Amino acid sequence: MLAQSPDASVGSPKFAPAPFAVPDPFCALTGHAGLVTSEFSYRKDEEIYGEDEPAEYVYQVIRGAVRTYKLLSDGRRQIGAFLLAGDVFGLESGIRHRLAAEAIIDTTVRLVKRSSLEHAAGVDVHVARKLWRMTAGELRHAEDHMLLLGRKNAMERVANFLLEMDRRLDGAGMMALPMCRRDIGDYLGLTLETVSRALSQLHGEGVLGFSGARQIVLRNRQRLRNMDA
Amino acid sequence: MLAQSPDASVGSPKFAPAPFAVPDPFCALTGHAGLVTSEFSYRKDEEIYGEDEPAEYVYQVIRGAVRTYKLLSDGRRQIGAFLLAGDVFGLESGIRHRLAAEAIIDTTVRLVKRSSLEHAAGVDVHVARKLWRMTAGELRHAEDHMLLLGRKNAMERVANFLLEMDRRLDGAGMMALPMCRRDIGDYLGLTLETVSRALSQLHGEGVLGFSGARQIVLRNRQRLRNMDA
DNA sequence: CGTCCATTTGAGGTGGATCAACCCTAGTGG
DNA sequence: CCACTAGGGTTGATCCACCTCAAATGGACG
Repeated sequence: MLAQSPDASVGSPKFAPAPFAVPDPFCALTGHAGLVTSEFSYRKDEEIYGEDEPAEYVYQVIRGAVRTYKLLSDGRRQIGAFLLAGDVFGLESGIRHRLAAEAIIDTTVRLVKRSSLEHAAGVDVHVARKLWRMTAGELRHAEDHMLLLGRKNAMERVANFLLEMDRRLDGAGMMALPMCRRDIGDYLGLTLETVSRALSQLHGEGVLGFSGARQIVLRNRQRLRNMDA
Repeated sequence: MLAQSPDASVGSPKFAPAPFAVPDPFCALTGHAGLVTSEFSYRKDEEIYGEDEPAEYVYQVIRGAVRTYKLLSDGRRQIGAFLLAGDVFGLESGIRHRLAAEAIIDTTVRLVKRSSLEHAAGVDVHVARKLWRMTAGELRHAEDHMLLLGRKNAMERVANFLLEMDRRLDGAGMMALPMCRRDIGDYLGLTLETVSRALSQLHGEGVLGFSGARQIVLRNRQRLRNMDA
């Protein structure tokens, strides 16, 4: 399903190494095991891999943003996660990807062969442990998200989303959301209209400020935390 | 939080070894590593461990059934999974349990210390791999369940639930559900009344038969599969 | 036989979905 | 530089699937 094979850039990366120091996820693995990694880029809305497609690579976002999702036959979509710079995705213990992945905006990823990671895990128990911990981290997020999807109302979901994004992509006041309202809705189990109304209400209450629909500054995090239930 | 310490039964199990051959989950671990396991029993509705409690043990259901769940401060509850005979639960890569666990009915579990599993994983890469695979299996279930909670309607959720239970606890025609309607609702993100109405409708359509509210026989699995979307 | 829950069923309310304009902004091309 | 356009976002009006509240029924167990 890949339009171009990631192999194309192995050994001759199309992009220079990321200029910033990536925290660890890959480094903890590749550093230890001396694995070969490469880089690859995807344009906005380009598919990275499809649901149930063989899991040949594991990915780390260098620049950009990615959504993973499942589809029902009639087009209903549930986004499982948003992946931002530094995040690892596509890691499977089984043979196939359980969710599809697409670039939300133009995105560059680092990638490593699943088979080489598997091999490293068989040799180095620290690698094996790291793989387990990463999957457990995804599970934790999924468990929290089940509570949100099954039992929280629209405002609680949106407040939770804002706090999650604030924690993950912010740093200095303003956050620049890479995803559209429909993506947010499909992540939160809501419609894009309901997301928009919730954001408008929060704006009206002074809890957040806009500079363009996707440039948001949180003015009262404690209020949001109280709303998150 | 345990009313009685599981240690009490180490070396002198209160219950004879299960008379049937348990497939593998524990055996794949304990057999390999020669770990010490013990048994313990819980009565209906008894807490096995609480949310955020230190994860001292890993459990396998011998007889009975268990629910894991998260609570919101106002009492709303999301059940993450039902565990039936043979199922492993309470396995964490981190230090604490992310969901609470309770016996749905009188239940006997086998248990092993988390620390000894950790140790075994550090020595035997096969154990490490097995732990990873088990967590990945839980993640897969959670991902499927997010789609259900975020995007499926009531009838689709109930149909999905029936097929899941049919697959997991049946064998010969009739299935005996251990959980009440409220539990099913809290698993599916619905109210108990909505669950009841969906089951009644399926009964009226001849898709399933009752012999008592919790004794259900599926008469048309294909129809259910079509309903599951 | 009576009590206690679990379950079913009914009636009515509501939060979020749906349908439909309208607006805003970024990008495009004249 | 500006008019035009397209896609994303907002807002309004209405609908309906599911929730809530209430009552009746049924089954298990003393």
